[in-house]
Amino acid sequence: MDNLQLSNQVCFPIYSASRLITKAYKPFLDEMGITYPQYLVLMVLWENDQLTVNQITEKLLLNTNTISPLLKRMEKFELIKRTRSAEDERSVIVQLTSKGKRLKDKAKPIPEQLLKILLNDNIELSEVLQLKEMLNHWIEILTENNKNKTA
Amino acid sequence: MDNLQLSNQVCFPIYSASRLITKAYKPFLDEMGITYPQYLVLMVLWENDQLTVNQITEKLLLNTNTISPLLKRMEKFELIKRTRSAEDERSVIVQLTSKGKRLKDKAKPIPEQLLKILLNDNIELSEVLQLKEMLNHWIEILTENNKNKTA
DNA sequence: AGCGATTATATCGTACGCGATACAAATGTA
DNA sequence: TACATTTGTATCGCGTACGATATAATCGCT
Repeated sequence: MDNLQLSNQVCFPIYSASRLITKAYKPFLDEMGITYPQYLVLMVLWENDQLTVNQITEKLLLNTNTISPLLKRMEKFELIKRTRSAEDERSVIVQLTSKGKRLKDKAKPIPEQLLKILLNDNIELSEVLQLKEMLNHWIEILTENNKNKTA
Repeated sequence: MDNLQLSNQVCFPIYSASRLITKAYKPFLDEMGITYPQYLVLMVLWENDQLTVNQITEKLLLNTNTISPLLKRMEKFELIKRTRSAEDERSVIVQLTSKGKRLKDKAKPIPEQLLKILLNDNIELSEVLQLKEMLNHWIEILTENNKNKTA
């Protein structure tokens, strides 16, 4: 078997699926005026009243050089506000504005609608959950692999 | 269950895994002086002597507005050459240069090394293959879903 | 043959991702 | 208490992604 044949790659399907999923989200997120990465930030803030920039990067597995400008855009759209922490002047605390909080209601039906796209076409819910478990295992390994490199 | 909790999302693991995999490739691709998307283009050209821009977009599920500038960069690095088709002046034929062809040898060990990162940490090969099948199914559905939107 | 519709590619603008770097605040240590 | 080190964010530069738009070549139909 030719390892360098595209059809034999596992990574390419992940790469493609990721882009296609973001695209599937788009019509829903467009209505809210946000992008997929911004949606992720909102999700972690709907779960947590306030987070530092660092805490957000840890939850989303992104770096500050991605998150910082992203948060600035979100602040401009008045979805969040950023404040320097009083205890540690280095930290920036991120909180939702009322506009950001209100978006949660609008976002509620999204996960179900995305699932419907997949489930309607004979994909079993169990399969979806299995996929999630497998990928989470991969992420763990790849995150570890990444740490080893920088250490 | 709260559908808007990050941990309950399936799409987030795909998004994260995709980025982490690209990062895992980086040290290998850096040695060749290319990026992951450029590596994908090389792969389809190692399989096919010549392809039009359109044929590449179909194989990689990317649009011309991504591929066009990408190919231009690859041409500047002398990995490929682009020629207008004689039969159809609209089409651009993409072919590997000798430098592009030579890179195939250097790339040969990459898939195995990537797999090793995953398999070393008690992921079964069967699991990898299963994941691939599942994602290909998803990609089919999501591609279809996308077509319906533009139609 | 003439001409509107389609097709193949390219360009523009915006938003990520990320390696490298910068910088101020906090921490550790002699 | 000085001062090197670490930590938390931000900035820069480059390379994707992608919606919208542009343009030339070809096709289809009369």
